[in-house]
Amino acid sequence: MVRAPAGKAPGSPLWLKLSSYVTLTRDETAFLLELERCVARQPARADLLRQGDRYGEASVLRDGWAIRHKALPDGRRQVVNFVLPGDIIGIYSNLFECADHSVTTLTPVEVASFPPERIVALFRGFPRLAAALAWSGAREEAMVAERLLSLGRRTALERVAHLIVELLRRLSVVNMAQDGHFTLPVTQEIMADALGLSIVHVNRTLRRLRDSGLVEVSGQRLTVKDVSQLAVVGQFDELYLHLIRAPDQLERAFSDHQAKRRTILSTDPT
Amino acid sequence: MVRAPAGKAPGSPLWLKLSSYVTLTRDETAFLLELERCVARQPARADLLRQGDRYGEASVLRDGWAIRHKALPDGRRQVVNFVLPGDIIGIYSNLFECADHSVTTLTPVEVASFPPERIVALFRGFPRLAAALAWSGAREEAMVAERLLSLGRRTALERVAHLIVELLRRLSVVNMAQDGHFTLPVTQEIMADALGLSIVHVNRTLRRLRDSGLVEVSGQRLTVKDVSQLAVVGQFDELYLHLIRAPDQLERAFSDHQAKRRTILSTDPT
DNA sequence: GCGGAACATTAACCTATGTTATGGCCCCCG
DNA sequence: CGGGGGCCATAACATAGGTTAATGTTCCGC
Repeated sequence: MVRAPAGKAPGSPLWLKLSSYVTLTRDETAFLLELERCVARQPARADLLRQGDRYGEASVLRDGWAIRHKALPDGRRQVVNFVLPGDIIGIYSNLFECADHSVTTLTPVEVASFPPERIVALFRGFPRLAAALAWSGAREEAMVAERLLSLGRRTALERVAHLIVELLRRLSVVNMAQDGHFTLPVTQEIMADALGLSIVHVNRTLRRLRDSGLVEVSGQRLTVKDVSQLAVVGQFDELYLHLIRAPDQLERAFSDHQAKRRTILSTDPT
Repeated sequence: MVRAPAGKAPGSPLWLKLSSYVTLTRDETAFLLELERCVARQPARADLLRQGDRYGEASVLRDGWAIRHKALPDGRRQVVNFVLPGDIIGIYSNLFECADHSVTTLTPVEVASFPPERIVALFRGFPRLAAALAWSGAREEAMVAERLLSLGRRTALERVAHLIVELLRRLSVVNMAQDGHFTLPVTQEIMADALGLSIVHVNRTLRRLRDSGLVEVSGQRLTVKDVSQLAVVGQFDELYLHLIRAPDQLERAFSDHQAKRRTILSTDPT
């Protein structure tokens, strides 16, 4: 897929992500760089956003891991998704009154924050970026929907296997995994909250996977020994990640538009 | 909230929904009406979209109920969300290769379909509409995330109660519920698939709710006798529906933009 | 008005997963 | 170098919810 230029100028994770949907122009690139100008660091276990708070700034995760999670009044908690570099936090902050979820770091992170008005500017001035953002939002929703399928209809073993394959895939795309192994800064407690299971049962289930030789774990290092087998166990169908697509589909949509517009309008039977 | 003009011209559910985010101009209204020009009917239990199929047209549900659902190869199924009038189906069809979910009608419906290029046109020519669409997409994702919390961390009783309150709220906004009662064209099987439970257990749970006098059911008519109590049982916190917001927040965002642009740019410390 | 399909209801029984409890390991801090 | 906190591991036991199966009910086509 996309190869990460070794940390150089436009190689921010957000830039990388969006440019896998459209080829970015110089102007668009400049706009994105400007967005990420104001960089800050946060330690692990810091809340970047707290459920119920008024929304403030929006930000881009540039480095590190975080989780998006929701809690019930009595403390039960559900991890909605893992936030990886290139993901945006609170993108619609100016449209929603309060945050309905929290975002908490799992590792030390680097975030770039910007005033939400920038998003409005983006919608006005950069329709292709806007569409790319909408695209990535839709993909994110697809991931949440897939997790919903897991919690609703997969067994514990299937869920764990599915999550591991999903993370492996997502991390591979951003060069954070090499041949089946990656760093997983996730305690079993957090995994439990992501999978709707108890800690103990996550532990049991992980053990089964280890015993059957499908994965190996040492500390935060996780190695998948047999991806295809693990994918079978987890009933993993990567449709939902929408990784397979004709390159530059959005690109083409935008240029086709000129050509097709006349046709469409002339079909009008008024 | 928004009162539905009695079926007259701009009163399409989509128009209504979007105009609760921004006050729509004449041009924008015209564009939306044109979108919904090509109307068709479908019976109950018809697939409007099938998981794995190549995406084709996009469409707007104008009347009736449908469900968005995903299935595992072995037939287990999860309902992701209920599709109500004003919701768009397959909005990003030109960006994704294949559908990762199905959409099936629960009642006879009226849908308007349009070529996906129209969405591109919309992003180019109507940034405010684009933002409104993004907004409603984000709200939809928020609903899926809340359902995820249900499946992961709420008990069966809580889930059922929560779902009923959610539907009541959503239907009230579009004038499809009056003082606590509404028509629910949903079998217990579908409810089970939405809540990650078995049919039998949905039945048991519904009975508990009836026995405790919180709801009444007769045929497809569902009456909530005590909303606030039911909301307590379901740990319902309507934050996620994002109904409470300053009116025309998006509106304001768009006009503020002009004013703030200068300030933001001048902050630039280059 | 009869037969059958689709759906709701209930009971009896079973199992996947949750709970509670205990011990071990590792690492950091004093 | 000793102690405590966070995390992992396992065992024993408890239960929410799943499964199977049998019976009703409603409605629709003929």
